[in-house]
Amino acid sequence: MSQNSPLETQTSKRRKVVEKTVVRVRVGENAGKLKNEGPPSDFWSWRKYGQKPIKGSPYPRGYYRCSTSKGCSAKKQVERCRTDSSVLIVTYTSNHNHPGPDLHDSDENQQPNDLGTPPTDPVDHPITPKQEGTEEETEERHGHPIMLSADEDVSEGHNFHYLQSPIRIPQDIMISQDYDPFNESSEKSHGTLGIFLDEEPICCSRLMTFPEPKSEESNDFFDELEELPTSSSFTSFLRGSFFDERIPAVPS
DNA sequence: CGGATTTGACCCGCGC
DNA sequence: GCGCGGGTCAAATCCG
Repeated sequence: MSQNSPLETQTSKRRKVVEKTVVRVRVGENAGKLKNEGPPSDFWSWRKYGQKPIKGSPYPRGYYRCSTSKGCSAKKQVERCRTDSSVLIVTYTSNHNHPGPDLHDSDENQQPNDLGTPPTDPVDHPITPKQEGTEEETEERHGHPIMLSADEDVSEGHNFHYLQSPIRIPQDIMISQDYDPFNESSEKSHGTLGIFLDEEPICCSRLMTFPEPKSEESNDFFDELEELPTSSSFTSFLRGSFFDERIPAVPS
């Protein structure tokens, strides 16, 4: 593979339109000093594959890839807010094509579907992955056993967001609604973080569901969340002990 | 020994 | 067409 292989497809369009979800997590300073960024680990396993200093930001951005599944193309970028070192900005890209980190398999089987899981997901219909301009389906479309209908900005060519639900209780994560990313430089701020400006503090009225906890224990609170309508997911997360907000940022 | 993390270089896209 | 910046890959190193 040089630069022509289908494998490169995603690489070629890496800068194209890809579903992105921005999560702002406010963590105590400790999180940034004691444990670096302490990636708001949802319960997926992320492997860091790169880090780059970002222009205009005193903090570097870390690039993580989902290591839970070998064929998972889910990625996330973790950076610290330039104006608020206590705010962590996590950008999720792509989606997981596998169930959560099998807290314990043996129940279902949905392991990395790269083995033999029939791609014919039982629930492949709510929304059809219409990657119009996003043929990033090098992975041969996500063989998601269960998918979450995050948002349907189909006009952009979004698919579903197979995002995850942060299970672990954060230390100080909370919604920063009054947080203003920009206020010092009037530069082309949107150049890198335009996504922020685009979204309001708390407006995730539509999006996120949960990766169908096929487990039987961890879904204690999941269970209820999952029952809630997406519109109230926010509410549920507030009371469910959620903590981060996901904003489907549409690449303009 | 294996897996994860770190660091540097390279490549690609976008803006000027 | 050139330059800047962002993103990814690959090799080396460290930790468990």
